Amino acid sequence: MQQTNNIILSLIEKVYANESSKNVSLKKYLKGADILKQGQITQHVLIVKNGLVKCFYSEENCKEFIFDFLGSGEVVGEIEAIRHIKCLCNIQAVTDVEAYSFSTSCFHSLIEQNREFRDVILGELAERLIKTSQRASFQKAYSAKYGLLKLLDIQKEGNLKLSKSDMASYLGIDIRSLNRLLHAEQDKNVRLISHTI
Amino acid sequence: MQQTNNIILSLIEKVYANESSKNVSLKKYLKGADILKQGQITQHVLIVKNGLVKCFYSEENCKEFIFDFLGSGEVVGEIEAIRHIKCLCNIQAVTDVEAYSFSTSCFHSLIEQNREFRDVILGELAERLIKTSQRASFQKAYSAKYGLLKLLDIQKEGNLKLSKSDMASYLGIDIRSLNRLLHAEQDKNVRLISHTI
DNA sequence: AACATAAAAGGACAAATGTCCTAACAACAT
DNA sequence: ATGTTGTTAGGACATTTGTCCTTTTATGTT
Repeated sequence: MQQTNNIILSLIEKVYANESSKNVSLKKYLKGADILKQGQITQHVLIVKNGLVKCFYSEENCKEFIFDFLGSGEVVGEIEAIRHIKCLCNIQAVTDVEAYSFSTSCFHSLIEQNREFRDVILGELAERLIKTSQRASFQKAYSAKYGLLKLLDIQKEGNLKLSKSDMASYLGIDIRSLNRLLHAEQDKNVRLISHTI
Repeated sequence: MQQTNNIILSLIEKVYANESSKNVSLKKYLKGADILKQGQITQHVLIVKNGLVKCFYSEENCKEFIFDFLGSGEVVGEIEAIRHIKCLCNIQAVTDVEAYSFSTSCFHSLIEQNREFRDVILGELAERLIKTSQRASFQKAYSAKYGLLKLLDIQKEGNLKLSKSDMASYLGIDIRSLNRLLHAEQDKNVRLISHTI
């Protein structure tokens, strides 16, 4: 889930300071705000300064699938910029969020002229591809129970609290199933505890 | 599934011709051959000249998940080169395959020096991320039936025949489930036909 | 031809997951 | 305080998917 990418953040902050916010601006979003909407044309690339955003598809059958949570130092809208396409998915602020914003043309010239920036973006794309494909594989190879355990770990570790609805969308299951699994886990813990007494 | 990326292919063929195979070599693999094995250290990046390869994870519970089929003009091992990591997954030849092979250091200097190559790789990564995340979402939002219909279309379109086992691994379901779904589809067609008589 | 081996098909049952509903509860505006 | 809305919880049932097994059908080999 959200890993802090300090390199890209300090890079963009350097640009922000140098160019005295001509090309780069700092935007703020309140918790729950829509940052990008699926299908919308966008002209900007964002780099999260702080806070957490969720990236999710809205499928035609009205189900949502969260395929990533992005945090400090992570990039949003770069795929759309690279491929010159409309927004693939929705981006929504899970907490209050600050993000550096710059135009796609600015993004392209950074890629062109700033070797470090380019390498970071390449690495970022590769990393995300790894995460995404590994998760897809895991979710298909194991029952939702194991996905839930992983998710609970991530939440504990990152000290982040997700709504039940978000958890279900991340796991790709129904809320009802999530509740059942949580219940089963709880039961198991109770049994463990009473066993140790 | 496999889309032909002519740009990168002609690019690498130019390099192959120019450098008289000093840095780039053309390798051949027979159908079924292991091209890369998960966890193995690799020093090469490959670009498929012709044929089809499958990329799949072997999970610890012995299940396999095919997350992509790559064809002519598509790149293999670039993520490992970018992130300097061991092979993420297995790559296996589905048909007989010819592929251009070059060292990771050669890959990096191409990225560095050849703008066109770099842009193509960036585009390739972005495109694959789109495919992967969209498929993950689709597979969770819809029952396997719809995934199967999509897969059948892809197969017809690409005129490619997959084994049942590969189809199941691609859909992330058991062979037994695949057979059931195929059966149901067949029944539906029979009903449709007898209805039109 | 005879055999070995792998791939495909499907029965029977168990487990996991989804759908539809209703109820309880908290948060919040009027 | 009251109504409204959104979130959480869970019962009951249907559907989907997995697991285990056996049988059949191809495929290749000696």
